[in-house]
This record gives sequence, C-alpha cells and structure tokens, in this order.
Amino acid sequence: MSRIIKAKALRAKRTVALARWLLGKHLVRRGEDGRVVARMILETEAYDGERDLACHARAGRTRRTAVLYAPGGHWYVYLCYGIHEMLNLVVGPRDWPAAILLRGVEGANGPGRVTKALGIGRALNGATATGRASGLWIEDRGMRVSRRAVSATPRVGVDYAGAVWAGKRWRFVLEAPTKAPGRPRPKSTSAPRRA
DNA sequence: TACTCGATCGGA
DNA sequence: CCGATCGAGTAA
Repeated sequence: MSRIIKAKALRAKRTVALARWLLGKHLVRRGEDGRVVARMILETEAYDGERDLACHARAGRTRRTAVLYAPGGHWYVYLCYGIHEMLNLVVGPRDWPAAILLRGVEGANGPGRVTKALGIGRALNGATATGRASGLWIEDRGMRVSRRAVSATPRVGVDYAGAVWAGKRWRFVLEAPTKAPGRPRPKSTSAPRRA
C-alpha cells in the first residue's frame, strides 16, 4: 500500500504537527534515468510563520521567501553556507509562510546529505511536492509510527533566533525502526507506585 | 555597491 | 576547531 501525499493533507494540520506526521513517510525521487528511489523520512524540523525568528520568513516576503507563502505542497530548496542544498516542504494555507526542513532520511543523516544523496538541487525550488511531475514527492507506505518512537528536541543551528524561538522543540527524530525483537519488556519491579 | 552571515559538513 | 563558498539581506 502506497499513496502519494496530497496537498490537502499538508494544509489541514498545523505546521509542528505536520513535522511529526511526516516521520515514517517516504521521500521518493525519480532521477533523470527514470529510476525511482524511496527513503523513509527520519528527521524533520518545523519553521512556522513570520513570528518564528528562526524561519526565513521572519523578514517577510522577499524574492527568496516568496515560495513559503504558497499553499502547502511545494518544495523550497535553498543554498546554505554556499555549499549545501536544503530541502523543505512548504505547508499550511496560502499566505502563511511555513515549511518543514527534511533533515534526515534512511541512509542520509543531515539536511545537506539528504539532498546530495538524492540529487536534489535548487532547480526544484517552487516545484510541486504532491505529484510525480517534479520527480520528487512524498508517499505514505503504511509505516506506523508510535509516539514513543519519536523524540522532540530544539532545532539545530538557530541560536541567532533568541532563547524563545531557538528553544522550541520543533525538531523531530524517528529512532530507526528495528526489525529485531525489541529488548525484553523491562520487568516491572514491584516497587511501590508512589512514595 | 560593500559588506555580513548563515536551518552544514568534512577534515585537521 | 576551522575553512569552504556564495547568495540573500541590509545598509548606504
């Protein structure tokens, strides 16, 4: 079972909830040669609105941030540190600038490595993320993610945003699904429940 | 036009 | 820890 994520789904929930929801979905890339590669999304980060001082839209609408104001379902790709391409999924309704940075997928840990691994560059900036047309989309392949398999931490590299915004735990990490039988359930010690 | 500084990474 | 490397944003 495998279905392409539709724009509607990317506009219904709030940005932070979507960042968590994307964990376990698959980033699917069709290359020039027609080969299709799918990697499970393992790490995301939410950027939400002009008020969010870590978000590129903090300075409002500019040539670069224009795509963030598009309705959810487009790609936002930009160059960071002059070297690394960063892949973001624009989410939310039109005119609410928000995006989710894809920081990690199976086999690629780190936003710069994700794009390098899948051959993603700025040519995809503004392209649709909700269909095969752009060669890059997201699929739900039925992976179920339990709440406790996800950890939430502060976003990386945004100290400049100040304590309040840098402190938001808007980075979500899915611990790699393990096939092996889980560790034996910790024997519930018969210790008293309360002191 | 002249600056400054990054949503990072790999190597010393 | 440091340098790479370049475009967006800002000030002038």
